[in-house]
Amino acid sequence: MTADNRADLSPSAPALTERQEARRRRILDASAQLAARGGFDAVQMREVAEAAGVALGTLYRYFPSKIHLLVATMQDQLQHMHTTLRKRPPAGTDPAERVAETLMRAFRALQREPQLADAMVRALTFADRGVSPEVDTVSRLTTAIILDAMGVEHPSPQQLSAVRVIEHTWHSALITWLSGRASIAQVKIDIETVCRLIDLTAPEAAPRH
Amino acid sequence: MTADNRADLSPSAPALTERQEARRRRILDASAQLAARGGFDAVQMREVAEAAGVALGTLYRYFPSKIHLLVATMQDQLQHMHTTLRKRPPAGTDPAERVAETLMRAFRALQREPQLADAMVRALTFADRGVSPEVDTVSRLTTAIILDAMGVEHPSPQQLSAVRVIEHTWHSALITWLSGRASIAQVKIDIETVCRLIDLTAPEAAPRH
DNA sequence: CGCTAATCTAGAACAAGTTACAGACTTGAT
DNA sequence: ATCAAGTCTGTAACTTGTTCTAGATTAGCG
Repeated sequence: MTADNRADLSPSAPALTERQEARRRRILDASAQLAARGGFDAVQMREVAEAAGVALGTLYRYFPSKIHLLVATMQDQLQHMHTTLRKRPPAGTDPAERVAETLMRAFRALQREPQLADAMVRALTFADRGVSPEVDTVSRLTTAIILDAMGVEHPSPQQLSAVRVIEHTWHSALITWLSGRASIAQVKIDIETVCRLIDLTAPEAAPRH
Repeated sequence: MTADNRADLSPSAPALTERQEARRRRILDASAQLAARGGFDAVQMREVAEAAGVALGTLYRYFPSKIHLLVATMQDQLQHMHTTLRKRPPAGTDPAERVAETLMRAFRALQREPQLADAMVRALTFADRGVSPEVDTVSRLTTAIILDAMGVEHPSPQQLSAVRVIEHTWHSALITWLSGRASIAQVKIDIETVCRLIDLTAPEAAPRH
């Protein structure tokens, strides 16, 4: 729909060689695999290094901290998801419906690997200033997914605020579910509730009904 | 308004002696002080223990992890805030307005000690299942504050969902501000945006205007 | 090819959260 | 007052994220 956003995720990266690209991939895969097994705590830097067949120092050269590594893992997974979602766009007629459907679909995908989700989301919210650029990339990806579902090309400031609020709710609801403090049903309700904001901020839309 | 919620925060606690109460207080104060200075990283268990005049093992007996300690610190601070807010309730006529005002007031309070806020919020979102009861207590306190601002005694399920979404937004917006990825103005806008959900879920209210 | 700079490896070392333990001190009941 | 049980202290050890270093390997270039 809009431009392809695969190539320019890290325009500052100084062009890796093939072997380096392969190392990076092995590291990300090892990270995801360990995370899927035992969550945040199971992603131990020494183990990631060993599983990826790479020295500890090298791991740290590629990802300067465990948080960086997990946020990058999340980037990677989100990319998959975005691609998948684009293949089968949501069916609803209402933007709010479509966004809710998209998010619940993403949610069900995460449910399949709850430990991986746990590791990624915990890393994301724990990240401090030093990881801001990477976290921002994840945020932009999420925004892109939501705007895609809304079917909006040039969102108004109000719409952007609504999207941010939806993202906030998405992350936070995910956390409460992952830590066992909310049921899936509750997450669904909350997502649907927040998505009502979209109707409220549609620039041209008539009031509901 | 409703019942006093000072006494029954931890009904499971086996009644501490006076000296133990004092120890607990010294620990919480030390924690808040160190956090205010240098944020999450500056709250080092050995330092907290020393500042509180308590052995490391004792600190761990009172708070079984750094996360527990910081979540308890947040409980403590929230309690203060709730008391303070009750003294001067928000002035707006609209529930949504009042909630937004209340949250922005809380936000400005946190701004005064951004490092402390950082430590507490990071701990809160990083907490895993093992800390659920404590995190839940914080959540109930926050809910109470918001319901107070709304002026609602017996909220409907829709209202409770809206309150949850507001809480989600509150936490997550706080995090993005603390990690420098959003401005105060943006936080304000997002809070105001999400508060519009309140009008949407008022059970008796006429549609807006 | 042969050189130089960058990268990678293996492993030690350090930092802070957490656990373990032996001995001193408190508390509560008799 | 005394005893038993529980608590607190001081300290060492263990774990895992992170840093550091010396030597091997690789990549790019003349």
